[in-house]
Amino acid sequence: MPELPEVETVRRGLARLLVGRRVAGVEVREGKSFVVAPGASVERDLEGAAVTAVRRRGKVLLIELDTGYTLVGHLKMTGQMVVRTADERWGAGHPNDSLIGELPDRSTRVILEFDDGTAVYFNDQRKFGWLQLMPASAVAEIPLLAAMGPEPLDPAVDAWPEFRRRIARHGRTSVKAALLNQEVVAGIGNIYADEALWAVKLHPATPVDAIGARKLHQLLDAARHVISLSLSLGGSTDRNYVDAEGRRGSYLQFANVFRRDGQPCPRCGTVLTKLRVAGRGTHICPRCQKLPRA
DNA sequence: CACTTGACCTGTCCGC
DNA sequence: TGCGGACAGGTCAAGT
Repeated sequence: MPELPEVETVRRGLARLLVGRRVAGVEVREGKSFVVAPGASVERDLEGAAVTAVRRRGKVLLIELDTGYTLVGHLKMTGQMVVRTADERWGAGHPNDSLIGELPDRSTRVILEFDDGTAVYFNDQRKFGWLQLMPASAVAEIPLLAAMGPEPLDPAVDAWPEFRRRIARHGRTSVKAALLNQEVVAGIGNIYADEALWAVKLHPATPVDAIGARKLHQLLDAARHVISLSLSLGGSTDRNYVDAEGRRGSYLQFANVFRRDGQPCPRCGTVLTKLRVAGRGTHICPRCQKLPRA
């Protein structure tokens, strides 16, 4: 569930709350959720280190430290990175409009404690997510990052030329599978793939090589649009997602097709349906999004 | 090599 | 009410 808008929202919260603080201690409650890369040491490279920046690449979080090491994180489907200040932990309590209650809870896998009493709880119901401590110089070599496609919202670089080149390598596959492939473009997952395909009236099973360059450009633009709209709404909360302060995102209230099967298409009124494409639950308007016959 | 499917986990929901 | 099974979705390994 956490896709680019959700991970970026978490990143902003972590950056605001953690930069400048020093790690005082680490509690690993679930070993498989916390990886120490060969050559890295929790005692030497993490404990006592100050956070210098929190960055993001696609759906990957990068917590950079002044020791030259980075704590890399992936939330996968059910991961959360929730910050509680010393006051919230021991004083006035935390905001009670949150999806989550007292922390730690049974989904808490790792706790990072900071010098001022602030704590970060890495929660992950399904244990698919991970944190990994590694030298900053090794981060770009993580296979997922090394192969990752362009950032759709990077103001410094237009993703279109790279996107066009990369998606063309997947000519026979469905356009939905291509959009979900992080090597084609970074950060898109099931929600925003369905939303973008609906916006440009493409059936998710359409083979990439049946789509012209003009339409592909519209598709990328639609993806950028839904992603930035969602970002402005704090992302999408289906069941698990919350930001670094425990707040939900509200994009799904404005979603056009995702999880709206059985409801009318906002464009034409036809009942939206759900099918499986690329092994994923996929939401479409059967009238707006027709499969071109081969 | 291109592409699809299954595994990884746990919680929830549905039908019997 | 209890219980089995389908389903959820990001990425990687294994299969076609």
